[in-house]
Amino acid sequence: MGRHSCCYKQKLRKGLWSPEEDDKLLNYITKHGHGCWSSVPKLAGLQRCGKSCRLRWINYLRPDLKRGPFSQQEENLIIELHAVLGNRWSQIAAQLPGRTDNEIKNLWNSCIKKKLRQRGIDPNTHKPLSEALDQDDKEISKLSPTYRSNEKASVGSNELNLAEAVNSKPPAVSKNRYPVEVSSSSKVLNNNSNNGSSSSSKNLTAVNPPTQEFFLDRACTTSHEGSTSSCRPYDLVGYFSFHQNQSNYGSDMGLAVNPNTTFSFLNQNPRSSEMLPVDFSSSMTPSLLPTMSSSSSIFTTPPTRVKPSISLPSDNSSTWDSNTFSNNGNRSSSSNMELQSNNNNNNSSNSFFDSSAAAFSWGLPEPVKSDDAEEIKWSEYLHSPFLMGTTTTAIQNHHQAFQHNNTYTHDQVKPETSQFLSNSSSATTTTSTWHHQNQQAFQASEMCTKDLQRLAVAFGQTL
DNA sequence: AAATGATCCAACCGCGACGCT
DNA sequence: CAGCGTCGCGGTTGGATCATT
Repeated sequence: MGRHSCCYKQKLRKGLWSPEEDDKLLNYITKHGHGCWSSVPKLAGLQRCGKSCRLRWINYLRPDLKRGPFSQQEENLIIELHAVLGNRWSQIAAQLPGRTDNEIKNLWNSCIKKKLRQRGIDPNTHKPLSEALDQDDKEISKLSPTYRSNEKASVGSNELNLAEAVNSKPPAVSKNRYPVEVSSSSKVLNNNSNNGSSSSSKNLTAVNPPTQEFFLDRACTTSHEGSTSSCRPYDLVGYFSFHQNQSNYGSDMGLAVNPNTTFSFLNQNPRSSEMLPVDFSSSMTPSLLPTMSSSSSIFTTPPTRVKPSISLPSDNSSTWDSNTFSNNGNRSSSSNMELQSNNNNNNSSNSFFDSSAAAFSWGLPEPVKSDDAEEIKWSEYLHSPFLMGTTTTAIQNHHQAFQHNNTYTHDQVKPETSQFLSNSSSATTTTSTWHHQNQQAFQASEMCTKDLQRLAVAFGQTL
């Protein structure tokens, strides 16, 4: 772990945070909010750079963070979301209240990736490894002979070949922590996973996207295999049905489709310009409906290394648990949020319509591609009368699913949080503030979720 | 019990986007 | 419009911890 350049200049501390530092930061932000991060360390009396303070707060000190192992459904959700969003961890995290992007990223890299590979699924493309390998071979065959050989070599050397590793010597993790059944398909040589992993998530096309052909192919395959699903190419419902029955993950992954569940893929960044629906262009699959109802799964063993348990005063603890986000069954559906077109990122906003219309034949109203069109707010689509009228059950199901499955108990609240809750004199005030903020944030997410659902309904899709 | 290897995860780094002047 | 500061994101790293030999 290096030191920030600014830390070098100012001889600031680096590395792990001491409890005293945590206290200082926590107390300061509790009382004053973070404001400008660069000024926080000075005002809080910390020998850290603002960036470090921000990270510490976001990833560890925030009272709304949920600790403890990821639930099965959370893992499934991450997988589904990753299939859609790629390595956009912050957006994935936005769908998992109380989880940080860093946490999810670590989980993905250390755990889920392996599980998928052991299931014969390329974690980058979410395709079967054999399929990905074929495609990879085709790509390589286009290269010059020299590069081709290098490329081949890198495929074998750079990436852990989990399949072989499993066969030759079961990794400790698989054996003792995550007992998974290794299918024969996992013997396939690992694909060059650089396809996706090396790509910057900032590049929307970087994630190896399931292409239009991919879905068509799968839809047809489903039909060939006699699936009873009504699987029309480019049909979301059909794809989901297929996905449930035939997809890479399969039912044994515990990935079932809950048709009542939708998710918004909004960057929750408070900057309004980033409040965008993630585009449905090439980097996205229509697999927008992650399961929330897993009945069986290969992921049977929770992660290890649970944080030290601390008992909390019973009354306070629930303030920060998942109920903070979920137990508002009567939440108003009115939304002041607008899904704004982003002038700075026209591709994102417009391609939602363009590519979705192209890829899924939703029969969307043709977006007007003029400067004026960019002024059209999403709300004008979303709040138009013909878009209204969908139920809120999807959202409620979503939150209920979280609520029912977030079985984190008080002793799984991270120590800092519990300390915060029990010791801080301003805890009450801050608690209510946080509660309010979190509710707002989650409501915003929920509202957008609803908006997306309305979109789908308006475009003739039953999700 | 010690050594070694594997794994996890908190924290850092670099970069791009954004807002302000 | 350029320059600067700030923020946020994703990739990477290194130390702590765990498992195995």
